[in-house]
Amino acid sequence: MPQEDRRTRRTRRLLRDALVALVLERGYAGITVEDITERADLGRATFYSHYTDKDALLSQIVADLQAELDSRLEPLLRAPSVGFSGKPILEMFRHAAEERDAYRVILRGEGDGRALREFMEARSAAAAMVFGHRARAMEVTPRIDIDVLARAWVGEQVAVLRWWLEAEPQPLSAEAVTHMLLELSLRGRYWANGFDGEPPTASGEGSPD
Amino acid sequence: MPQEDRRTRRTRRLLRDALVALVLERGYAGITVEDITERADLGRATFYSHYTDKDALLSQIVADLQAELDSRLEPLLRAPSVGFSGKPILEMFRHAAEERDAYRVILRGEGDGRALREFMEARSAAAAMVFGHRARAMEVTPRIDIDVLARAWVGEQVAVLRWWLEAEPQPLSAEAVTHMLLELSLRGRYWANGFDGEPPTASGEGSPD
DNA sequence: ATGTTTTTAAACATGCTGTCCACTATTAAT
DNA sequence: ATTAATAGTGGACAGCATGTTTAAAAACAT
Repeated sequence: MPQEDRRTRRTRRLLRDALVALVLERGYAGITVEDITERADLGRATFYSHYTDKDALLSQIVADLQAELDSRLEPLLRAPSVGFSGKPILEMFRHAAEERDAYRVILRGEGDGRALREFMEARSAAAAMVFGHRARAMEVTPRIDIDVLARAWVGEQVAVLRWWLEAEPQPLSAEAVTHMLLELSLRGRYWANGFDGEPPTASGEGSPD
Repeated sequence: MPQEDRRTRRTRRLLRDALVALVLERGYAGITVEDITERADLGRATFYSHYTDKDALLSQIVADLQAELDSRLEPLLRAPSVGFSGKPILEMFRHAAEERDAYRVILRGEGDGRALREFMEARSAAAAMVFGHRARAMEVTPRIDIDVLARAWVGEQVAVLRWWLEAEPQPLSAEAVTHMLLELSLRGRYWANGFDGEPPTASGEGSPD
């Protein structure tokens, strides 16, 4: 005894897939409700018996995806050395690869960036919490403002993830790219042994140029 | 002998300001051409004698801003130690502070993220060029893929810039926040003296969790 | 003062929206 | 297999935004 009618499940899935496919083809602003129902092979009236408008459908898609990602991440975020293992980022990249098209819609900023903003805000909040918790646990004042740190870390992930999802063909494995990301975030692009160029002149700032 | 009629200059500026203000209030999708002309106190027909539609106006705004930023950045990008001084990032943050509202519109992803994508793509291309040039000049193979590096660096900047521009009141000075950003990018959040938490267990990856 | 360019209101056809209706098809449960 | 409930459908509707065109008025440069 399924709680949901088989028809509604089918309809919602069809609408979801149609929206995602069409947005990738023509952009969110370029498609109408009728375009969606036509692609899904459904009557236009059916759309409105499930969602109030295009935005509501997109919101639902994003909410479902976030919930799925959160449930996948939840166990990983309880581990003691979060932020050093790279497991959560890897898990996010894997999830994104599985739901590639939906992620592309979100990361492109379709829907006037609302979905992307919400996505990044959720990730940033989680990151800030982890960073803050660790700082308190070790009784240490972080060198860098925690809000800046969290935004930067998430911005990095999201920008690289978008590039990675849009690249054709995938140039790097999820493992390789997340490893680079973690490596970069932990140690920076300048490394003591000079792998990535010369060091800044002094101990901090104020180089000649 | 001004090259442009005084009226067209005035009209374009009014339309530009009206669009930016309204987008911040109601979102790009939530405003009509008539809303814009009403706010600008102009006839609706006037709009169409300057731009084909809302998108064209937004594109123009973004193009103007990019051109202004590029001309400001150009001299800084010729300096030998670019990427270590932090001057270009600081200049970008200053420019953004001056044109705060327009930047907010872009960075929020209004217009289905097109403006933001173009902005980031332009910055990433510039960054990749600098990184690539330096790697070749020093005859060194960068530890991290240059495309990943460029996207990560730009993603970091943009995410923090957005947070900084939206924060009320401004919690950090442009100098302070860009210094953190550069610091973070060069040396990472983990630092040999353990400022930001424990080091990863081994020399690289593969921690217990 | 004059010829040029810009701004304007009004009217128009077109297309999308969101709602409603009566009707049909599918479903889950008996 | 029958049935009662629920979901899907096509059609019609008013409302609204779009983008174009017109002829007249206003602002402009010289």
